Amino acid sequence: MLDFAILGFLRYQPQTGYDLHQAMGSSTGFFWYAQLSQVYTTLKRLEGKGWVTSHIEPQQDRPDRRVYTVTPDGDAALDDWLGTPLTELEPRKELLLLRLFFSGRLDPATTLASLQVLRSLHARQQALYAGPIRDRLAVCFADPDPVARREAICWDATRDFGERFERMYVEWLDDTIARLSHPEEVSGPGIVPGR
Amino acid sequence: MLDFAILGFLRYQPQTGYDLHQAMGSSTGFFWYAQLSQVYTTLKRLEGKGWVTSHIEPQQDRPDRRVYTVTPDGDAALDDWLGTPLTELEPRKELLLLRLFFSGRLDPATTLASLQVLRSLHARQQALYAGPIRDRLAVCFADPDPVARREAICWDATRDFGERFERMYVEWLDDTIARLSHPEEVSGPGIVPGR
DNA sequence: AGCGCCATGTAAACTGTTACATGATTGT
DNA sequence: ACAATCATGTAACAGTTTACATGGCGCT
Repeated sequence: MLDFAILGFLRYQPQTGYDLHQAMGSSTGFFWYAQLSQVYTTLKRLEGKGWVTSHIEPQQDRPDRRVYTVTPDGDAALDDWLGTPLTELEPRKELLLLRLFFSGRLDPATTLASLQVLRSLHARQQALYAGPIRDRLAVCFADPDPVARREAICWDATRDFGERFERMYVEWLDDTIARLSHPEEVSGPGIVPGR
Repeated sequence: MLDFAILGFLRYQPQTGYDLHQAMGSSTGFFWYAQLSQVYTTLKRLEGKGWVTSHIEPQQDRPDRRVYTVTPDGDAALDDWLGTPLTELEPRKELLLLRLFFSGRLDPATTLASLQVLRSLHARQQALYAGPIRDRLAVCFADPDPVARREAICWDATRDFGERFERMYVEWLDDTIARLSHPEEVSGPGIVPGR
């Protein structure tokens, strides 16, 4: 999948592995991150497949840059991938849920402390999505070109997902912390009125 | 991480690889799934580490069962893992967001069709969490033992997360579909009143 | 003097998926 | 007759992380 992330970024403009890693770090990195080393090995693999080509740009006082460009084949491959709809839910991996699932026999104070830490992390992330990241994207909507506008909608939709996800996460943490703090109270799902 | 999922399940009772895979399929599978083949190879690795032991239970008319049991070392390793708090947000991989991010130049009808399909998938999943899965867990709250009750809270918290996540997902899809359906309207994040 | 940025990669280890291989029993 | 369930695993591959290795420039 990193293949397509890289193709997508290279379609905006030819770039080096380093550039790509930087670009990801401030955009798709929130939902698709890769180590720098993986970017380099993936670029080499993509070049082998004929989806990208590279050339060296010499520099003084800095290491030379190897700049990658998408080939027509790579372009077609990306369009093909984007055009194929997802027809199944992809499996998720949520480390915290795995821990929590097996934490019932632990001292509740241990679990609660862990959840409190996470709460602050997610709250901070939510604020990032709702504040600076949102502001940075807002300017993209100024472009009158309809394609640029649609692009802005897509970008902001991914940000919006992040914001909602983190808000949901914090609310869930608050409620879970409350449930674990008062285990003597009836807090099962079967007793909630209206069901 | 699968290591700890397996240890967790084996702590409830000694089981075979096949049993573990079944157990995961109806509980942790929603946030930590593994192929059957991976369960077998992981069990072998855990036995090498000395965290589990196995013995054969002969059966007539069925293949013999290799039943695994947690060793004291494995028990300690699981407690250790559960006791170490998470101090960073783990990176997420959200395939749909990656596609959507690069879908701005596509025909909007293609993107919309893809999102519509996903909407029905997530709505169905949400109904599962809110209905049958919730009901199945509700009985666990009947146990008067405080430890069993805390365990039930932890299990149900993971289900609750699933329910909220899917609800959030569907709401986000609805709003994103609406934004992409009317691209001529001003739908940027910078124009919403109150900000 | 030391840290961070720019810029390249390789190698080893680990994790996870897909395909292959076997075979009896039970239900439609 | 065919598919699903029970039950075991191996082998090849793909994807990802972590550690290693290099080196000049600019800032504090």
